[in-house]
Amino acid sequence: MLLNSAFFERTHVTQIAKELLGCTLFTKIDNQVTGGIIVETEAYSYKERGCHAYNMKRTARTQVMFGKPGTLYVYLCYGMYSLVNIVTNKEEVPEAVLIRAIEPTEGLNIMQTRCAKIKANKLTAGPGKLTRALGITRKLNGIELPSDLIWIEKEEKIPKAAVVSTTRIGIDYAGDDAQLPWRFYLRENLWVSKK
DNA sequence: TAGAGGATTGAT
DNA sequence: TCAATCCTCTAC
Repeated sequence: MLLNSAFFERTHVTQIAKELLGCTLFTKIDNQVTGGIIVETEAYSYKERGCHAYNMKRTARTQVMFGKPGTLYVYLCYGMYSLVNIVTNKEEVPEAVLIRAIEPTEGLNIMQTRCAKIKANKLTAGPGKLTRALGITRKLNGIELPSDLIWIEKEEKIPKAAVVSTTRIGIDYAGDDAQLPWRFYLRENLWVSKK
């Protein structure tokens, strides 16, 4: 089943982040299809300081987070890495799920070409790496799922026991909100990024 | 308009 | 442990 705006329009961003685990993310960039199973996500909400749109902060960058559910929010981090989020909740409610890692299943050779320097067994284990492997750039910022360029297929439900919740990574500046257990990953999966 | 800093990563 | 690297936001 193809995930559409109805899936992302629900109000609990953490629930959506958990349900995305086990789904398969595909891209078709330069007419080349690549994809993999989502194994790690993080949830972000305007209610907490880890979020770019904290306290409904609307800027040129965060504008897309106020858009329709299922919209892609791609931004540049540390001047080098594109990170990909999917906007959730209703329009005008800025919440999103960050995709942090996938387990490659489709177009492995294409991904390796895109990331010549990275070891094959760590190709997509990290938010900056998976976007490079899948060919995701800020050109995709603002497009809606599903699209011809990027889409997500829902697979069988992951058992609760296989999902681990921990604190999110790299948001020490968020104070108490950094302690929220809003990072989710599949237990014992080799492709989960390291802290 | 200048300056500081960041949802990362790979090399040292 | 640190540099790469540049966009975004804030303060002036």
